[in-house]
Amino acid sequence: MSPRTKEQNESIRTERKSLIEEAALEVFAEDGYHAASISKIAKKAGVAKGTIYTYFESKEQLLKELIRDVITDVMKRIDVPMDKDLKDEDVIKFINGSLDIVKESPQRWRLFFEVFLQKDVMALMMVEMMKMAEMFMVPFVNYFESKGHEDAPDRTRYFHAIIDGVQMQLMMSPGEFPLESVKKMIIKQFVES
Amino acid sequence: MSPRTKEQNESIRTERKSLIEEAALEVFAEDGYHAASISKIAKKAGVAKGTIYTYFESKEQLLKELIRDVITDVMKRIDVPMDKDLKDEDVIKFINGSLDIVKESPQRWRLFFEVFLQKDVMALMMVEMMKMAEMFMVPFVNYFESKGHEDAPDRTRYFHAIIDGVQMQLMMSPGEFPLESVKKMIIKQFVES
Amino acid sequence: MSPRTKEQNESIRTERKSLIEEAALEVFAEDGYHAASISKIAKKAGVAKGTIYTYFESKEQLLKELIRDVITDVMKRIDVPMDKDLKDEDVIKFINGSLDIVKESPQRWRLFFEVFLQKDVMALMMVEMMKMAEMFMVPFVNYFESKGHEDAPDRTRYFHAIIDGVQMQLMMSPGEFPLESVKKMIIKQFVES
Amino acid sequence: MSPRTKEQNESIRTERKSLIEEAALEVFAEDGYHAASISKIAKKAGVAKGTIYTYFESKEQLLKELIRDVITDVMKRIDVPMDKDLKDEDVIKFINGSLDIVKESPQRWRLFFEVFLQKDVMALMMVEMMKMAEMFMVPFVNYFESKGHEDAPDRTRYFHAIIDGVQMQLMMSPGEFPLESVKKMIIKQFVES
DNA sequence: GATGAATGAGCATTCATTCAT
DNA sequence: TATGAATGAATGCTCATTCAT
Repeated sequence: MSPRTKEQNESIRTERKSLIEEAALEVFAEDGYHAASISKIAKKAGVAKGTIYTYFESKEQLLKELIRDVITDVMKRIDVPMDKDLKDEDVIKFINGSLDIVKESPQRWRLFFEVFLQKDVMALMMVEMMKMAEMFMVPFVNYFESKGHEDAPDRTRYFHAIIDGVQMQLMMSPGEFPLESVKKMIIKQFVES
Repeated sequence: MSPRTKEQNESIRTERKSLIEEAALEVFAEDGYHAASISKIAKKAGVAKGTIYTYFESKEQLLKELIRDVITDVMKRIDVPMDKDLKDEDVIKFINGSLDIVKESPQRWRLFFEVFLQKDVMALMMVEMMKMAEMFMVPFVNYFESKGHEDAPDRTRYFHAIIDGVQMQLMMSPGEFPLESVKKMIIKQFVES
Repeated sequence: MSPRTKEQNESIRTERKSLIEEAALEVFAEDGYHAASISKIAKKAGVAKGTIYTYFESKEQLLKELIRDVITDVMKRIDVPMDKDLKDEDVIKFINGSLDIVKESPQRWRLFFEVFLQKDVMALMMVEMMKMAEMFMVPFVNYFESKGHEDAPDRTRYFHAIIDGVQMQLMMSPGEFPLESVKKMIIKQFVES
Repeated sequence: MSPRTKEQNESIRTERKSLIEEAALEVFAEDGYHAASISKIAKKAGVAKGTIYTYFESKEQLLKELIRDVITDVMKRIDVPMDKDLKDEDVIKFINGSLDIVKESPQRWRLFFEVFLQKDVMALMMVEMMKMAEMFMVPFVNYFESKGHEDAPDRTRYFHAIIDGVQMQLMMSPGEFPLESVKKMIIKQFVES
C-alpha cells in the first residue's frame, strides 16, 4: 500500500478533530464542564482516550476551542455589519439570528452560559468574551442615538439584557417559549419606535 | 463539670451552621457546584472537613439548603401577594425586589443560575423550582389580562424573560449595569401601558 | 439533695458499663468489629458517644472486655473440672454446655468466631485464647487415653474439631440444626465407646 | 509506533489481574474484608491504587470475584458427581478434597469463612452460597439413606458440621492438625459403617 | 461523671494526563 | 498516529477519639 499523502493525512486529522469536538460539545453541554469526563467524550467519539490528547492539549484547551467555535458560529450566523451604521433590517436580523440560534441548539448555549457563570472557566475566555461584548455594544448605542433616544447607552444595555433573558428562557424550555410572538414584541419596542 | 445546656448547644450549632453556609455560598458561587470542594469550604469557614458533616448530610444537602435559603429570601423580599389580584404597585414592588436582591448579593444568584443550568444539580431542586416558577406565572397572566392585553400569556413570558436577562446582567457586572434607568423602562413598558 | 454515696456511684457505674457492653455486643455481632461504630453502640445504649470513653479506653479495649466476658461465661457454663481427671459425665456436660451456649446466643458466638478469624483482632486476645485452648486439650487427651485409645491426642483434636463444627452450624442456622440428635451422636462416638 | 495488539493487551491484563487478586486475597484474609484497604492491596501488588480500578469495579466486586474463584476451585477440586448417587469412593474423595484444599491454602478459606460470618459481606454472595450449600446436602442424605441409616438428614448435617470443624482447625493451624489421622476417623465413621 | 461538637487521619473511588508500545 | 494501561492527586465522606463545658 502506498503511504498516505499529506493531504489525506491532513483531512483525516481534520475529520477526527471534528468528531471529537462534536462529542465533547454534547458531553460538556449535558454534564457541564467539570462533571464531563474525557473518558465519556472519547467513548462518544469512538476514539481512545489518548487520542484526544493528540488533538487537544488538555480538557481546558478543548473547551476553549469549542467556545471559540460557538462564538465564530454566532458571528457568522448573526452576520450584522458591526463596523458601519446599523439599519433597522440589521437589528431585526440580529434579533432573529441571536434567538433562532439558541432555539436550534440549546445544548450549545447551555455550555456557553455555564462558561459565563464560572470564574475559572470564564478566565480562560475573558479576552474573546470582552471583544465580543464590546462589538455588540457600540453599534447599538449609535443605532439608538440615531433613533433619537437620549438614553441610548442604557437602552442598549436593556436591549441586550432582554436578548440574554429570552435566550435563557429558550435554553431552558426551547419547546414552550413563544419565540415568534416575543420577537415581534422586541422588534416593536426597539425597532419600530 | 456539667455538660453544656441544650440552649448553649443550639446556639453554637446555629452560629456554626451559618458560618459554614456563608463559606459554602462563596465557594459554590465562585467555583460552581462541581468544582467546589468540601475541603475548600472548610478552610474558608475555618473548620475541619469533618465538621461540615456535623451540620450537613452531604455536599448535595448543603447545596439544597443554600438554594432553599435563597428561595425563601426571594419570597420574603419580593413579598407580593400571589394569591390575589396584582395591583400596579405590586408589580412595581416585584420588579424592584427581584432586581435589587440580585444587585445586593450577586454571589447567591450566580449559584442560583448555575443550578438552573446543570441537569444533575437541577434535578435536586426540581420540585422547589417548579413551584416557584408557577407561582410567578399565573398572577401575571391575570394582571396583563386585566390590563386588556390579548397576548397576556406570551407577554408574561416576555416579562419574566426580561427580568431574567436583567438579573443575569446584574449578576455578571453588578457595578456597571444602569439598574435604576432600566427599572424605569420596564415599569413604563409593563405597568404604565 | 445529698450527694450520692460511694456505693451508689459504684452501682451506677456498674450498671452503665453493663448497658454499654450489652449494646456493644449486639452491634459488634451484627456488623462485625470493624464495621461497628461507636456511634451506633452509644445510640443503642442510650448514652452519649463520649460516655463510652469514660468506661472503656478504646473500641479495642471494649472488644477485649467483651471477649473476656464471653470466655468467662463459657467457663462458668461448661464448669468441667479441668484440673482433675474427667469422668464420662463431665464430658457429657462439656458437650451439652459448649453447644447449648451457642444455641442460646448465636450472636455472641458470631463475634467470637470473627475474632478467631482476624489476625489483628486475634492478636489482642492471643494470650487468653491460648490459655483456653490448652485448658481444653490436656484433660481430654488424658480422658481418651484412660478409655484405651492409642491415638488420644489426635482423637482429642478430632473431638474439638467436631465441637467447633457443630458450634459453627448452630451459629449460622440456630433454628434448623438438629442439635439434640447430633449431641447423641457425639456422645455415642466419644463417650460410649 | 503501532499500539499494542489486542493479544498483548489481553495477556498484560490477565497477568496484572492475577497479581492484584493474589495480593487482595492475602490482605483480605489477613485483615478481613472491612479492615483491608485498597491502598494496602495496591502496595502489596506493587501497583498504583488507581490500577486496581482498571481491573475491578469496586472493592466489593474484587471480593466477589475472589469468592467466586474459591467456589469454582472447590467444585473443580472436589469433583464429586452431585447429580447421581454417591458411591463410597465419591464420599472419600469428597472428604479428602474438601480438607486437602483447606490445608493447601488456608488464606483463601479464612476469607471464605469471614464471608460466612458477616451479614453485609454475606449478602453479596448469598445466591452462590445457597446453591452450593444445597448441592452438598441432598446427595449425602441419599447416600446415608442407602446405607440404611434412619436418621440420614441429621447424619448429613452432622457430617457436614464435622467437615466444617476440621476445615476450621486446618485454617487456624494448618501445620499442627493431624489431618491424615482425622481423615481416617471420618471415613471409618461415615463410610465404613 | 456526661455530653456532643470538633477533629483529622484514613477510606474508596474518580479522572486528567502520561507513555510504552 | 493511536492505543489504553498506569498513575496519583484530589474528592466526598466516615469515624474513633478528644476535650471544653
